Amino acid sequence: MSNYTVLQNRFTNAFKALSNPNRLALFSRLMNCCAPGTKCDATIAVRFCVGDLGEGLNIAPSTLSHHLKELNRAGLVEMERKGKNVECWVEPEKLKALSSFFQPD
Amino acid sequence: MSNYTVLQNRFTNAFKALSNPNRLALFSRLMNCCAPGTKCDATIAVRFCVGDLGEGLNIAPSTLSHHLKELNRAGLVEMERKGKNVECWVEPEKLKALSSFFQPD
DNA sequence: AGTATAATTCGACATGTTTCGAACTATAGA
DNA sequence: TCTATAGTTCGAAACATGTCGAATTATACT
Repeated sequence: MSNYTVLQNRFTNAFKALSNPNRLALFSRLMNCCAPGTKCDATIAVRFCVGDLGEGLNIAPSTLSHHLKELNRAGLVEMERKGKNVECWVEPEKLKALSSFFQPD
Repeated sequence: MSNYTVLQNRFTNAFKALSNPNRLALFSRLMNCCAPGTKCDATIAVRFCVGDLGEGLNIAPSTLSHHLKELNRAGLVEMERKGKNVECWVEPEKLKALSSFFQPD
């Protein structure tokens, strides 16, 4: 992996983080969620706490925690403790960067 | 993985295919390559044969073949035999689909 | 037919990933 | 200070991936 540029490694790690169905589901929720029937505002990051994010995914809390940590390490998801909870969100800038990877110069 | 929709699985598989640095390099070449100093025409798919695509990557031919097969199975790269060679290319439509995954509705 | 070039398949081995439960830490509130 | 809730860390088991070399197939050319 050291034959590659920093940028190439960043994208490899980002896609690796999204290569697991549970992690992709978690990321999609953070990316797309807005109140039902409303338009998403792409300039604002929606926040979820860890527990709510894993709702309906049928994975153990330890697994959920592990996956979120992976998404965080890959730079895709931000995390911050707020009292008993840990809030997670996706920075809109990240989405732009990922989207533009697939748009050739 | 059968808890997920067809679309979710398609994206998971696409990102899995791009989660290895060698495969990402191969895909990037197909995606971005155009004659040096020229503007890429995003509506036209550039074609490479397998051997040329692996140039400089320092992997065995069998490994190269394996990775291209993975990219093909994930639906990211098209392949077609042309005489002794096998040509590879990326359909511009695929890039649009991947790019728009990261653009929330 | 025989040979050279391009690519694939196969089997093996080392390494990484996914998932869990049990034990642990952090915080808030009674 | 005790208890409940929210998350994390750790170790283990099952499974998947990346890589190679050797053998094989496909095609073109002599």
